[in-house]
Amino acid sequence: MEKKKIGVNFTQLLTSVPESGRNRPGSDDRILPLYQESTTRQVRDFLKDLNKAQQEAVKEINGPALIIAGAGSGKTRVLTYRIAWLLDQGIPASNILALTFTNKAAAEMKDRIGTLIGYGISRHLWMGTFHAVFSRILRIESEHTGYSSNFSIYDTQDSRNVIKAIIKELRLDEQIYKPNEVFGRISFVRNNLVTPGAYAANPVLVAEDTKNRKPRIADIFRLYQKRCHAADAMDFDDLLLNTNILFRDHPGVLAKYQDIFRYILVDEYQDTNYAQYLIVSKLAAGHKNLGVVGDDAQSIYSFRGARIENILNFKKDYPDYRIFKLEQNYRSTKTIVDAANSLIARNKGQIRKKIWSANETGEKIKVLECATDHEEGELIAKSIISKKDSGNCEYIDFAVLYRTNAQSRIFEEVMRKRGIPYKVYGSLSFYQRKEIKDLLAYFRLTVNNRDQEALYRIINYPARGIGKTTTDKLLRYCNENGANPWEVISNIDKFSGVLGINRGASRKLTDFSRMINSFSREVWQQDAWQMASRIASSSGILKDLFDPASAENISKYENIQELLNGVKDFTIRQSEQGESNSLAAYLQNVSLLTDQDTEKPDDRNKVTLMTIHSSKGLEFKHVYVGGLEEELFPNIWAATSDSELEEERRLFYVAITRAGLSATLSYAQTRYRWGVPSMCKPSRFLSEIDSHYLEYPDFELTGNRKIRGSSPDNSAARIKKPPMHRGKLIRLEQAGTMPDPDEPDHSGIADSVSGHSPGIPADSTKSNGNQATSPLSKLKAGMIVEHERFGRGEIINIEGYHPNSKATVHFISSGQKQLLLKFAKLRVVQA
DNA sequence: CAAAAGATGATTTTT
DNA sequence: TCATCTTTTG
Repeated sequence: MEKKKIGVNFTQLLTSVPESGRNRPGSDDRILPLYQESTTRQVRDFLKDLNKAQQEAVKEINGPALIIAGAGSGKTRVLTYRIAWLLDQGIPASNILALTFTNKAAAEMKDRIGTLIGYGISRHLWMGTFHAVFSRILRIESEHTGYSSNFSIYDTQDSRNVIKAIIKELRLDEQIYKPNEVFGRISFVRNNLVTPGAYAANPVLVAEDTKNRKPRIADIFRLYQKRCHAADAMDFDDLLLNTNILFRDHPGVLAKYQDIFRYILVDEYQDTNYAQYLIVSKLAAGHKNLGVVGDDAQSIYSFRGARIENILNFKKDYPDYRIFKLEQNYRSTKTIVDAANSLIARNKGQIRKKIWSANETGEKIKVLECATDHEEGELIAKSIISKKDSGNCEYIDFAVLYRTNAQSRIFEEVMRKRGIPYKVYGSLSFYQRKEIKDLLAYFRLTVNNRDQEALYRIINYPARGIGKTTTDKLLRYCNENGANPWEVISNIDKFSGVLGINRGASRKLTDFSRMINSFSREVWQQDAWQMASRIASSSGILKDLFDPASAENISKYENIQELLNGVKDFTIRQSEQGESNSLAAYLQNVSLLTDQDTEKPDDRNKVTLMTIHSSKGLEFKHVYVGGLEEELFPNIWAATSDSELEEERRLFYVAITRAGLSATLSYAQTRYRWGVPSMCKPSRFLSEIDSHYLEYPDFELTGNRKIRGSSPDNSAARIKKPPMHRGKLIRLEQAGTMPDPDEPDHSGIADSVSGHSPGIPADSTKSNGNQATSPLSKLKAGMIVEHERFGRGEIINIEGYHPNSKATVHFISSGQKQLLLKFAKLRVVQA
């Protein structure tokens, strides 16, 4: 560490660059010789800081190696030093492949290695997530893949939209073919390397679908794949599937990468799915220097295809393997480690290991028994405050973990009330926000005109009068005739006849295509930042968010700004490193990013609220685990099989082992689930921990104990509320009491919704519209008008023909709006 | 077109 | 409860 600082200062003195030398590889390169010399010493020195098992795991670089890294055993350190060691042995960085599961893990490791060995070198490592590394390879090898090198990456939402559209087109019942479910199934089989053809030919899969009365999933799958391909787009699963296909069908390409990757490291090996497993196997067949790191006790992602067997069967795959067990836990007290051991011992089929701690014994694990979910929050908040007041820790040392995201709400409430700063993880990701996705869709369409989802998303945003009818006609035609929508839009004059769209719509489509095409023409001449800022303004997105300055829009505007700042950073960084700074390069980078990768500085020193799943790999001095109740944790869905129950148990194991000094568990006797209070039993997991390590503190609760049901406002309102029109029972009841002759099919509903409808003439709404018609034709741009809800405003523009003429009005209070005149009751205030 | 009302469905999550 | 999607309404 010291050495590094000296290096940085040295650089600064030499070049008088004001910024820190970190992340500036340019300056690193200049002092490279000095760096390398000090590096060698550093790595050797640091080996002293590793225990024996860690040292061996770092130094044994040849042949297959299985590194079992127990919780808190210094896994990242070992991985980092193993790579540093490899480099120290003279292995070129470009011959090392290191695969992780999250960008965050990759970035962290890159940073640590960069610090150790110099960014100028670490930059050449093939290090990143499976998806990032192999999408790069798929782009390089595009001539063999059937996709271009600028293929789009569909995120989950895009995929689901495609599936949904297909289900609609096939006129299938969305109640039976739930898009989410269908996508889940398609995703699952692809992670097991099943292509559409293989799917239809597989009697087991087909029989399953028939049994589930969804026989057409095979068709949906085939169409989905076809459509993605037509859009030159891959989704996350495709990245892995197509890599496998590439390696299967092109032995030469495989051989090339086998040769390049002389050393392969895989982090979190217990979380690899079959597709990932096979890629690794194929590549490692070359030099056979494969080091995998993981912990079978922390495998918690089987629900998304992870195969714990991959790590359990490593010895079968590589009989000449060596195993290294990192069993000393540096993180937690003896009590926590032992308690966790006593719990996980109940799982079968583990790799034998004995995690131990040399730390102090520490306090027992507390179990809070709470009357309600609300009280649980209160008690935890109080405990946090008292622990913090007793000194020695900050808010950042605390984490509240839970099984489901829904549990976060109460914790948030309580923290807010007590003024405890907190940060919730796992809420809507930055990149999922509408405004961000919109702008990114412009980028995507600019780079890849065939990207249908991007097109669909922005064809009428900001509103440019290309309505649903036009879009539907366009897409139906394209899907039925296998045409490329972009070709059609760009040459709309040729197609408007067959599409059956009018001249106005054609003109608008042409304008739109001209705009995007003008972006596309320059996308390889200009850098990402120039393109992005131009697109943001010419597309009208910035204007759309700027004008009515509502709180919502302001925040959206800021988000766009933040994204643009990100583009700028990217452009500068890439230029410095002499790599492509095009918008396409930016997209390739950003499509695989998530929220977790962009931590804001003001998130520091806050209590962490997150699901146990997302806490993996992290550590906190004080950990609270809420909701230890049957049906919640273990979750009711997981109770059906032993293997699922074991995974829940591993999840609990992960939760406990996040804690350094103290762990507190809690459960409530009553919990609101989906708005309904329900009785809860304490989780079986509580009794699975050796009771020797547990403590049930006696709280003075009488004063606080507020049973939710007894609070007047809540329960009263709940009881008085009429039953919802949900389910058959209610329908039948109402139909019985009040049959409606007009609508025999679902008369009860119709009646209860519009109770007094019989008294009002059927054409009442129409006549209302007609009344507004008379002054309507007199409305002109420039007039000051008044609207029922929006108040006064000025007419900016009127377009379209009666009765569908549309006005753009700038209201004083709420900004610019577009209104359909036949509905908007505008009163002329001033001509 | 855009806001309000109604209906509906609902683990865990990364890429 | 709550977010999201669809339908209704002006």
